[in-house]
Amino acid sequence: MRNTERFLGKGRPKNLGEVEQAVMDYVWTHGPCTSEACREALAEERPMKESTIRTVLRRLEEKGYVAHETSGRTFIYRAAEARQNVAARAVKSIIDRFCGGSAEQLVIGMVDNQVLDRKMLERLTRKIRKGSEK
Amino acid sequence: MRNTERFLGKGRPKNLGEVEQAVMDYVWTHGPCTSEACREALAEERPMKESTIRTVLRRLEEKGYVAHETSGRTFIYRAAEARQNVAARAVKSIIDRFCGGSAEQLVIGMVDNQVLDRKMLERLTRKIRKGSEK
DNA sequence: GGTATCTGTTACACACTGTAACGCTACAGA
DNA sequence: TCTGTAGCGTTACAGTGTGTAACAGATACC
Repeated sequence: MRNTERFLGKGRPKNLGEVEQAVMDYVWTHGPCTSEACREALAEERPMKESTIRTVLRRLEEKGYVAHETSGRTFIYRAAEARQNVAARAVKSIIDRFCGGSAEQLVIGMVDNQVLDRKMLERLTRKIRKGSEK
Repeated sequence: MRNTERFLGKGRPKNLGEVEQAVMDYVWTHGPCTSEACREALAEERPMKESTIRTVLRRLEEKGYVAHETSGRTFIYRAAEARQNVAARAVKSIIDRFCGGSAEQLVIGMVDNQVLDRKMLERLTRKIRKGSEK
């Protein structure tokens, strides 16, 4: 059994563990980097051996979150997709799983739960209506 | 290590497996029920032995998704929280993890990704502005 | 050639999830 | 009263995911 596609429709956005999340945060925030750079950046919060961070990055690549190219012998990792898109798809999965596909219900729930407030929603609507700004 | 709080701030909304999700869908949709009723309802899609569904429900209770009371010797399970609230909190977790806490960025991403469209957003805004309807 | 870097491969422990068997107890019917 | 049955309590086990890391092989540099 064990449906590996349980997280998102196309089997793509498998979810992230704690360390994986931290690594992605770094990559998203700082752009392309080596595993060493990443390791050093996270060292304070979470010391890892060199092979550990590499394993994490490799798995992230398998999951489609990052990609790499080589510079000399060194792997340069970069995010395969913008943070916002990943987030949006994660939300879509929630919508599908919890709200029968109705984003509307969800947004209402978010307002009910103070995740979004009315003012923000209005501001957003105005902003978005105004054009297709990124 | 193994931080069990990795999914949501307060350790509450641990995420659901496939079967767990299906069970919650049933409970949310049909209201209070026995494990047997639940099992029968899911039997077509997913045949389970009697002890299996009970284990699933017990774990859901441990996770805080359902609660039970007894009627005679029989457990009656009910959702501990509305579907929409769980969804909203799950989204909040995504916002925290991916968007540095900015729901606004997320909603923009959702529009970019066609998870939400402009019309719906406007409709929602109007609706929500109009009063505090549930 | 020896040494320092990098990557490739492999391993292992623990948690989570799906699945279920066994065993005990209380209630209903013979 | 005896007994079958319906329910719950407990325990187990396998597969996968995630964190962590060692070891080995390759490459570049002095």
